[in-house]
Amino acid sequence: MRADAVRNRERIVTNAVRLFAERGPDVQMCEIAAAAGLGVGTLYRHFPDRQALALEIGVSALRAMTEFAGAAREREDSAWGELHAIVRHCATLPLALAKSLSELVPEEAGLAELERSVDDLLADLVERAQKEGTLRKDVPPREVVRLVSVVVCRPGARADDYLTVVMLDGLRAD
Amino acid sequence: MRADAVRNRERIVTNAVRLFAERGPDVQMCEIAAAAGLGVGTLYRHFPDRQALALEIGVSALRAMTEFAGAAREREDSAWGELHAIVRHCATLPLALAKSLSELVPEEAGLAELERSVDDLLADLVERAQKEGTLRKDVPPREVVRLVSVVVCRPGARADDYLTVVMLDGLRAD
Amino acid sequence: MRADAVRNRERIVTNAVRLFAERGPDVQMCEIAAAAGLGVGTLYRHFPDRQALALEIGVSALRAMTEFAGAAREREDSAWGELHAIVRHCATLPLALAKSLSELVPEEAGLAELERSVDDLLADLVERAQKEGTLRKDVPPREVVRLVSVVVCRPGARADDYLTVVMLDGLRAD
Amino acid sequence: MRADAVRNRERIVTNAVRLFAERGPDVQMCEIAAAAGLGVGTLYRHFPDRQALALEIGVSALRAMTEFAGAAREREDSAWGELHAIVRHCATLPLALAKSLSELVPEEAGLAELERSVDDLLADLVERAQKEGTLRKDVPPREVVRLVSVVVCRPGARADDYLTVVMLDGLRAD
DNA sequence: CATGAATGAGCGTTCATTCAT
DNA sequence: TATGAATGAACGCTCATTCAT
Repeated sequence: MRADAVRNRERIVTNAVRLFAERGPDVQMCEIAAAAGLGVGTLYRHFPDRQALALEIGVSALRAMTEFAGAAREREDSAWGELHAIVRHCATLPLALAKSLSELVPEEAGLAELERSVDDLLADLVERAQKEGTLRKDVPPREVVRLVSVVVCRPGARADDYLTVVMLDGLRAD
Repeated sequence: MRADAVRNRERIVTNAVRLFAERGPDVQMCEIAAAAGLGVGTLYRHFPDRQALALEIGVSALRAMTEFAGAAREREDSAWGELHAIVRHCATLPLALAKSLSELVPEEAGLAELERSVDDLLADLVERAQKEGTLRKDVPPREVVRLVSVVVCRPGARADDYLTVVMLDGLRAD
Repeated sequence: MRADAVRNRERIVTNAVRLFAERGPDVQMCEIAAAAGLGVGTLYRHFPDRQALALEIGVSALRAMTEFAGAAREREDSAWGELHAIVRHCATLPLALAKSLSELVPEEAGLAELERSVDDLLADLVERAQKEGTLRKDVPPREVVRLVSVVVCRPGARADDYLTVVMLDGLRAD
Repeated sequence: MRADAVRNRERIVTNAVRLFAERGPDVQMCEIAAAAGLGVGTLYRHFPDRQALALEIGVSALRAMTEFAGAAREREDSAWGELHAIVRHCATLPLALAKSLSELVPEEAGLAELERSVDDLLADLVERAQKEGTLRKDVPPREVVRLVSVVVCRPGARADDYLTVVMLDGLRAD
């Protein structure tokens, strides 16, 4: 693949991510292309259709999540710490985006499956936090994951805002 | 107004509410009409355009909120109790919807203003709860309102689900 | 036919004539009905569809023309005088109207035929005027009729305006 | 601009002119597109909406008129000659069209203003003809302009037909 | 019989996608 | 290969016509 083709593809993805995040899933293809400083045709050369673009973005965001979670596990020395790190990181972007895009890709594409695997991973983390006694035990892990998702995926979420803090306080054991 | 016209108007509103809630703000007009068992023309006779429909629904949802809040103040004997009642009620519907529709109506329509007045009302309630010592004081009232909105407006929210409970626990003083 | 039904029919025709004349052939049915102080349903009871209404108006306007021409022949003592009278009368309304409506009715309805018979009548009149020496002879009668139609059918035509006068001067022999 | 895009734009304009002239201002957009051998989308790429198309056509027709009038002034050696030339030219097309389109564009677009400026130009020409003694003086210039417009704008007008001749004879001094 | 609410085909317009340049 | 012009299916909305009240 030629160097400039690679650069173009990256520009498309970067700008698509930004626009999808800023303005929701209805952004027009030609606007994404324009934001990347390219013609629509070039966009379509890289992604056969709108779904493919959404899929690519969703998948890479979720993969990034998985990787980040793995790294956090190495770095942090408590499940609660991992959770904090992840929440802080998510608020920077990717999970919210992936959710907002999932309405654009069909079931078969497997994005939902990937989402589920990220949820599994988080549920597992929550369970560990419950076991280590830092997270309240009266809420099923899945539900904690949903709560975290909701709070973290709201548009404009930031790691240190009151909402996140209150949520974490609500989750802490005791 | 003829009896059946009234019934039809109600059917339109009911179905529009349901569809907007279930599938977001992009539902097609003719689908709403079909869901109500009517032709598009009928829908347009009752609501001159898509905005008008969204506005009607948004406004009536917010008005219902205001009324409910007033009634709750009579009925409950603590601000915390009022908040519980409202959260429980919201989860049944209206606030979430109004927010999701606000992107469909132009600024001048005044929906945003109405939203703000509901937020004021809630912020006031939160402040009272803080004064009576039932709600933690380290979060500004406005932020509490945002949190409540986010949790309550997520699609599929229910009064008694874990998310709501955790959020309320996170808000309780101490 | 009941007395009020007759009155309604008349009101419809009167108002339709006025609206077609004032605003061209695109007026909406329900506007005509409203102008007549009636519901659309009533309009459709009297005229099965838009064409039927147009036809009725066109036909009666042309018949009125024919009658007027006949009366003028009795009354006036020169073909030139008849022509003057007719031009003056036309400018009050009917011919223009009939022409503007003819695009609304299908060929088979026979409006065109009626129009042709009125044109014949006028052509005959012109020929007589040429024979009596009051109207220039170098223009074929049919062409004179077309000229008169154009001038008289322009919206806002009046019997005594400059256009009519110039035309008549242009037609006078010598 | 690409060569074929230019060609397409021209094809659209040409066909729109023809269709508006032949069938009045109600022609459908997709018919214009089809007549040009193009899809609707292409039409809309060149002209954002129906008004824009009408405006373009109207404006360019009127500009052509102005230019032609200027050229005629150079070429002809009497105001009467200029009038003849213009009438002959108009009958080929543009003025009629512009008038019929003016109902499609909103007041602000300025088409009416342009029309007025063309009328001014003609009125001036008429006045000069009156001064040089070739055109009857008992009709105000504005009225002459109206007459010329009516006669020349009738659908199917031709420079050498009897109507035009009679009109000019009616206008000649004495 | 009068009414005006309901209907739905049809037009103007948008935008994802294709393809000539 | 990159471009952006061309395409046409699909959506919002209108209005002639029908039919329940």
